[in-house]
Amino acid sequence: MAKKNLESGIMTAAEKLFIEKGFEATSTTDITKMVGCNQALVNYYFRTKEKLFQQIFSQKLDHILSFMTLESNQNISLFDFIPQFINAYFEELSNNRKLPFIIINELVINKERRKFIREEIILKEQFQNYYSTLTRLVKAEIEKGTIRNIDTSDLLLHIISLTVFTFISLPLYEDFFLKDEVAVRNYVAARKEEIITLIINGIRVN
Amino acid sequence: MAKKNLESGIMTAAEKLFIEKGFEATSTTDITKMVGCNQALVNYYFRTKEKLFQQIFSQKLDHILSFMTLESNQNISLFDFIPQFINAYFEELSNNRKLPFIIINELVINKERRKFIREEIILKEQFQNYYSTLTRLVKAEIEKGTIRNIDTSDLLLHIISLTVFTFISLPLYEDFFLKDEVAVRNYVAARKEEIITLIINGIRVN
DNA sequence: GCTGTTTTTAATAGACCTATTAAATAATTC
DNA sequence: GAATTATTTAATAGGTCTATTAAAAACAGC
Repeated sequence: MAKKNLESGIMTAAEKLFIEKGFEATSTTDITKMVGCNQALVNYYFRTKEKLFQQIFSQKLDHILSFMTLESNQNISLFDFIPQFINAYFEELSNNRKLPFIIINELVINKERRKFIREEIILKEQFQNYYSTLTRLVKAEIEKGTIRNIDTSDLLLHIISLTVFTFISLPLYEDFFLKDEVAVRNYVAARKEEIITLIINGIRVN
Repeated sequence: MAKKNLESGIMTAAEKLFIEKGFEATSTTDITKMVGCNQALVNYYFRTKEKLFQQIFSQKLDHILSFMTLESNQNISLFDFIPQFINAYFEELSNNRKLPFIIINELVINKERRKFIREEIILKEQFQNYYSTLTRLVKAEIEKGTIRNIDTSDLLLHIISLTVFTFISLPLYEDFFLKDEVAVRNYVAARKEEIITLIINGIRVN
């Protein structure tokens, strides 16, 4: 039962290639070439290339969800919650810089696969709890008069937009003026702080 | 010389399909089937599928650039400039809802094609002028003490992130609770106003 | 209406891709 | 250690894709 060896080897290679080049541009031959085994093993272990893809992205989405949960059930102020969440989100994407591309490309564009985001994230209890927590915090601050009237969905979308787009645009920035890994990290860190500032200032009533 | 007929017909169909399904997933057979002509005509007029793609996206980028120029050489306050730009940008993307996808997918991800964004936008005089104008307006307000210290590049990236991501996430919102075209338009309009508010508040010093 | 050029077509080469099959090898069980 | 099961391979069917070629059709000028 050396099974797990090649099965997980194929998953690892496939994950790398799918994220790097997308679903269409990655062939099962590419994947098995990277593993160093026969192409037929993809079908042996995963039945089809599509099922392999879905298995990998169920996992990925699960991981994203789990990191959201971490932040949700704490009893803190909105003004601590937002930076904490953005920090965690940046941390996550820093370690998976190309994840936004694949999620947008394969999971948002593709109508069939969009249900994955629905089922694996939005409808999950963890996310619903997270969203409720955020709503509660927002409402509290609005009532206190510390922030302007704003929907939870708008606030969340602001955070996601600004965070995700940092990594979407990163390849362009790298081409232009981020010459090494240190420069990239500094840029991302600075961007994170700027985003936190924008959002806090952008909702706060002075 | 019925030439322009099929040549532009192919371009129109190709543009529609490339934006709808991406480069890889669109075959020259698909394109010519839509036009109703022979597949070989793609190669007759454009030599290769890649060249056809590049020709279409040179045009698209040119169009994006031209709409930026429109906004740049006016002598207005930053607080008018930002809403004006965001309005124009939203208008543009409302009429090309899937444009962000294709730009991210084919032009940002693909290292070879990234030079197109560089050459057709960023290095162009029009963009540089636009950027200078924005920088001048930002500096003026910082010196007046009306906005906090912020880089032009950060401000521009905020605007682009929030605007583009509205349309990136739109398919998901449509699946969930935007049941018809009217709902979509209302949502996008509300989102635009919220983004303008966030950015203005987010940079303003009170 | 004939001649030369341009446009369009049909046919196909050559490459690659996924999934299937049958056979070979490795591992496990009794 | 023979039988059974699980894993891996080689070979290939059947599909699709891009680009090329040669021939047919449409069009131009004279």
